[in-house]
Amino acid sequence: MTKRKKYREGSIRTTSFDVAALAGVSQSAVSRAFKPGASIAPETRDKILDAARKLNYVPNSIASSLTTHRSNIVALILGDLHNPFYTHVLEAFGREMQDRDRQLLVFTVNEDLATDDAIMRLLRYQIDGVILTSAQLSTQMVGMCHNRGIPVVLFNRYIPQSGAFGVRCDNSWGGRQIAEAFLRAGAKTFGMITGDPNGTTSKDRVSGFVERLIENGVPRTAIRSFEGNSTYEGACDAVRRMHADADGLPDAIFGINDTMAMGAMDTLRHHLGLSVPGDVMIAGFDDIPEGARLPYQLTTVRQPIKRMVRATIEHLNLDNPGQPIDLTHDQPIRGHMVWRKTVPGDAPPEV
Amino acid sequence: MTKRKKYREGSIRTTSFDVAALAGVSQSAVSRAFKPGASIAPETRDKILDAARKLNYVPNSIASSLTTHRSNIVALILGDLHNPFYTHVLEAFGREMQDRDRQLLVFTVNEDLATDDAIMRLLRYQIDGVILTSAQLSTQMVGMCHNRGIPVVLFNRYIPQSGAFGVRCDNSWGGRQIAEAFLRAGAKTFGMITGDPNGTTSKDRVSGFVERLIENGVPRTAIRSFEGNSTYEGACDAVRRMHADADGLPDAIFGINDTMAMGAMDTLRHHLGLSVPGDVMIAGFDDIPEGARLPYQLTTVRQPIKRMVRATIEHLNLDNPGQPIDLTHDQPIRGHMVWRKTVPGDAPPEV
DNA sequence: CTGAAAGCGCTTACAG
DNA sequence: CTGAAAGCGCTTACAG
Repeated sequence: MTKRKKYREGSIRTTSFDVAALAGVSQSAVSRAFKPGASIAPETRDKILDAARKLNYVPNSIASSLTTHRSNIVALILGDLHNPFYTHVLEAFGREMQDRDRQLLVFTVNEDLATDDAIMRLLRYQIDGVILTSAQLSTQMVGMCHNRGIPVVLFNRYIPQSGAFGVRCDNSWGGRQIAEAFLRAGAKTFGMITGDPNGTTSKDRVSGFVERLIENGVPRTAIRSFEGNSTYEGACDAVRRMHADADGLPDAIFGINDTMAMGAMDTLRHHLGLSVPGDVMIAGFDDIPEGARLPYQLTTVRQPIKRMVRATIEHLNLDNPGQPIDLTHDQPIRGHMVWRKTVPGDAPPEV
Repeated sequence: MTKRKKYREGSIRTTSFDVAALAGVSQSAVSRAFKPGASIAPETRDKILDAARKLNYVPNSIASSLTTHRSNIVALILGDLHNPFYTHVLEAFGREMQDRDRQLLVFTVNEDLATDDAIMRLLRYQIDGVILTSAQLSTQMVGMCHNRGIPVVLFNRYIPQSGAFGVRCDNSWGGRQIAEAFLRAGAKTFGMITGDPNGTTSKDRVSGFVERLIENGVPRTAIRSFEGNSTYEGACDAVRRMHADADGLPDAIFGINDTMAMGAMDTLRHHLGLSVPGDVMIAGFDDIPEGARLPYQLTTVRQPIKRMVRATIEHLNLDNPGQPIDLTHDQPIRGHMVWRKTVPGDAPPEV
């Protein structure tokens, strides 16, 4: 038998029992008053809500999580926050989750080990789902999540056979668009500054880009690839290496993300004294707002963040827990070209 | 009497009872095995840890939070993430919290109402503390947190009489340094691009800056102030307004944060065709890495993020809950000048 | 050092 | 529509 003191003197915690006492109802009634759609008379609910307000009562989600096995918390694992794209992603998830009355437990990780570590931590919290942007994931960890019924969805990457669903932009299509734009502007030699060599995102953009070039008869030797580590600084360095290279700078450089494209532009202009797009044309990928600023005016392909974020949340099945994740709809989401000033010429009449 | 089935068939949840059964000990022992410093024989602990590993058992923090009233979760309320300074702040908090085995529940807010709303949400989660960066806070909400024993500390702002401790950079000192640098470079007329007019951060930087100028005999009419809304775009617009103003552009512009200083530079150079620092000198505040990039080379004052973050966490009293927040050590933390290229001249021999 | 048991603050069949 | 009570998975005096 559980004995409860209705009022613990000096206590700082107000529970549903306190509210029940004040409203003159049972504790179960208080619980129902706060559950939308629960079976309770409107007058009873009002009475209870009044009492709750008087006592500054707020239901304890920790306690309800324990019984319902739902915490209404979603974990978001973030990699490189220095790429503004991901801060926009964080913001979008924040907004969407707030709208759905869910909270975001955020983990920032650097190396792959840290991702597994983050997963171990969040496993303790009865998280409703995990969203992984960037960072690799051991299939063992995906397994641990699945055993506990925690859906994990990858944002902007996929890991074949991992059992985790991946929502992503049509990166390969985007790569093709950039290739197309460069060709149309008359470029004959090409450089790519690539991102995480283990991630599918960079690979897909590269392969779409190269494919389209090859289709158009560009010889493989006219397409060079430099690692840029996904960062601005990495891209600066990549351009210096291109410049030092026997073949010299290409006609066109594809920065696999906007941050790198911006680093490339700055290095070209302010370090090598060249003109963009006069001497070298440049395109990026993501369409971060920073790329639209006066000095950059970057031509790029926009990732449809909002749609991607919503698709990600949908696949979390937050409202019907237990539903298996639908792995069949693995369709990349297409973005669109944003024509600005770093590739000569205009948008073609109709893509 | 509580009856427990030792194994729930088909269950996906492994509890301390399952581990106890496998290890042949009581459930209390399992609990102790996972609590550092608990009274348990080393062999018993090893046996239990082995069993736990076999079962992929992870202690349920939700359950322990319920009993201990500690969740090991800290809430971080973030305002404008478009200012890279705050993404660095988020990263720093993430790292420090991970080191301390705490998780970060992140809320991104825009208007002031949203802050109160965020507080209402986090109140349900038995948060161990809340960190507020930017955004205003109603004293009523601070009160609700305090009633529940949840410490709240403001990062880089303070609200007198709010009862919430504020860790901040010595903004007024920083403003003075910038004024000093401008004066030394021979500027006679001055413009400021300000941030949130309700926040103390912008106000303090402004007042330090103006004070020093006045001390040096600069007439008040030679100091103008324009709202920049803390954003890059707002600063671009502010510069256009300065330019359209009867008095024209000043000799020197102080962007109250680096993002605004960068917006001002870009507008001056690429919109008005002027040279920085040739025609107008510029300084910022924060020392975000972006300001150090080739095209900017921004002279600024560095905020000691790491020290500020650590001080913030310290004041949360995470390890001695219940301790009242020490409100006496309210000392702003001093940063230091970073001399680059947007103010002519070099660092003085010794500041 | 160890175990039995109460309790943390909810939710939810179950019976009325 | 309402209440009594069991249970969620831990922690922690208490007694041994």
